[in-house]
Amino acid sequence: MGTQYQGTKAEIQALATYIKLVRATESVSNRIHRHLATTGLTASQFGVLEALLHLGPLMQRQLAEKLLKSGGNITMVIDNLEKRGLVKRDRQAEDRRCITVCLTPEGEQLIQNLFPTHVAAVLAEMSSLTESEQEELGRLCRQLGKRE
Amino acid sequence: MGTQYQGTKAEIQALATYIKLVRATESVSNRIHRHLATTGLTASQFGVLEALLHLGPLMQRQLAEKLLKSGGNITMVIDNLEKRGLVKRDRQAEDRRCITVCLTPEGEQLIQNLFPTHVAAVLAEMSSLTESEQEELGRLCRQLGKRE
DNA sequence: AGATTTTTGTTAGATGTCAAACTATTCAAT
DNA sequence: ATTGAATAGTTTGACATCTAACAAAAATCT
Repeated sequence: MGTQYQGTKAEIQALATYIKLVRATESVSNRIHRHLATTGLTASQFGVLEALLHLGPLMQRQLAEKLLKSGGNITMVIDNLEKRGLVKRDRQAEDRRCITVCLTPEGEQLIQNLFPTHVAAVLAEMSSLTESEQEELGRLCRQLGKRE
Repeated sequence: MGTQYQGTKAEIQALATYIKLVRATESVSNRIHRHLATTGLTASQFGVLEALLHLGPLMQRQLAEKLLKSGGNITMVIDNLEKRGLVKRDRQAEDRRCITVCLTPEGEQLIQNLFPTHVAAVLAEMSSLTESEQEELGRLCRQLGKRE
């Protein structure tokens, strides 16, 4: 059994490109995050810590936007980071709806130590491409992501 | 607060390209799968049905490989598809460890109806790029995914 | 044949993820 | 000022996802 899809040339091209894009991104991301396993951090938790390190304290809403995740999801990720003592929640006095999330000293220590390894992993992965190929890839991705 | 990362040019380039790749892939995938919401199917369930449609009945292990997911995960996705009566499990007589998953008539009907919409969505997304840009993107992705 | 290893699938426990319903608080408009 | 709309977080329920531990069956080895 198994039906082969009969489509136009443009459809077949689009499908093939899309599959390659998704596969490559998954493979690369998985390899880049592999080193996190030893730290007990998940990719999402790492993402939050990294954002806080480079952008400073943020509200949960802002974190959700940066990381393209839902608000409910961020609540849980922050919960788990807070349990481990890596971040702290601070309800704001000016607007009591808002909660600012910031790194604890332990959290900052951890992400500071981890980040260079992350950069090295990203560099290693992207080294499959030359500098100008990376630029071209970036350009194509920007083009793709545009609309909405 | 907020520390800016001081890295070499190559590191900064690699990080920027990686971010763009991940963001673009997420955006495009989310938009492509948006139409599934009306059907109550998840992206994973759609992936299984599509694989079964185009490749015919498969063992769970093969599905896990095709979709790059863990065996435990496939068990649950198939469970949920089976509850809805879209697929059927068949224990094999020759090798009683193996279970072959195949589409039920309802499942085949559904995926047959859905697939053209999916193709149209993929085509629409990829139309941000010209044909030769898509080829180039595919080439760069293949290059990236290589190692392991 | 009998013991060991490998393969296939399931289960358990933890985290992630979303959408939708809900609470609390602030803002806006009449 | 009271009401109504918008915003920030939380909770809930369902599904996804992984790893690790498990069970059953088959393959391999001695």
